[in-house]
Amino acid sequence: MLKLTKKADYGLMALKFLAEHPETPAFSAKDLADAYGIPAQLLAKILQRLTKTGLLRSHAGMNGGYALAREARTISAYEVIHSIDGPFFITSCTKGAKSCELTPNCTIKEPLARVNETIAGVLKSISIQDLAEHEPAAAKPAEAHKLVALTP
Amino acid sequence: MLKLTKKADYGLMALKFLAEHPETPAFSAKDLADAYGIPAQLLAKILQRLTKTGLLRSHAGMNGGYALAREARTISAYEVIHSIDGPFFITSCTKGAKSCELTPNCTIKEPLARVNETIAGVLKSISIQDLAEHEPAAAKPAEAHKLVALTP
DNA sequence: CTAAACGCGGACCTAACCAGTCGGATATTC
DNA sequence: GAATATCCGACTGGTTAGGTCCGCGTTTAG
Ligand code: SF4
Ligand code: SF4
Repeated sequence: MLKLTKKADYGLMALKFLAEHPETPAFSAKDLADAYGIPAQLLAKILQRLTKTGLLRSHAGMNGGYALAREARTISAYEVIHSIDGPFFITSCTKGAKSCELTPNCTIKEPLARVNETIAGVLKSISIQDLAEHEPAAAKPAEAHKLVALTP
Repeated sequence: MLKLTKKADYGLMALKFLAEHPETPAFSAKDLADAYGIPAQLLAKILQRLTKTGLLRSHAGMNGGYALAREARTISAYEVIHSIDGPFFITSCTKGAKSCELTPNCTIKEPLARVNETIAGVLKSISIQDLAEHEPAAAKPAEAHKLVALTP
């Protein structure tokens, strides 16, 4: 539950790798896959999705491959996840096609939607560049309460 | 992906309901299930889990049922989710039993662990009481960047 | 005392979903 | 035109989430 799909995971890895090598014009799907041991064909499809949503630029033919379409700093983790796995919803009531049938009576829906927004905000605040640079450091979850405006 | 399980969802609903009726000594699983249209037996098992982890107190026999073991204010959404679905991990590398085999090479693991911590923090900052009171209001995702200490 | 109402907990089944694969088509370079 | 590439839909196998069943222990009303 609440797990990121591996596809999104792989996508982030690939984008990070590209961000770390800005001078190289392009990497093929196989290059990227081999760099981490990811199944090549799977990664290929992920990169295609990212291309279609405008995060990557692709070039077929020899010496072709993928490159970032925008600055690493301007690509957020949220965009990557959204591109690969579709819209981001923490609950099953997506309000679109097949939401859970107790949506009308549900009293918990709105608060959770708020939480959903919050998490999305966190994801949006993280750029590929952030992933590429800096080594680990202690997180600061102490300020977490500032984020949630449940009692405005 | 990144979806809350319905079990956790149901658990939160039930706890919220209990928080809204502090005067009533106990509600049976069936009462709670009927109140929302949740499958009774399923809810029952969820409540049992919550009891085992100390969030609820149960009482068998006629007029038995469940009641909050602690103040609604002191029960966080994180505890509920953790009780029902087990430890909270956004990635597949749980570092416990069967993590994904590219954990050693993975360069994205630590940053994501940080994100995981952040989200957990958000969840911890939300209490059952928060869910029970207050009607919807606009979230404030503008301050989201304050939370993520990727560049300390 | 006994039966109804309740919690407890494992086994089980099913549909959905995710990870990964295959096959073929198209585009680009050499 | 051969070698590399991206592109794209269809397919399969494994895992998990959601839900059910059934039998057991406990409490209390009558
Ligand atoms: S409606 Fe309520 S129960 Fe159904 S998914 Fe949304 S939050 Fe969960
Ligand atoms: S190790 Fe890297 S790839 Fe494997 S799950 Fe953790 S983050 Fe995702």
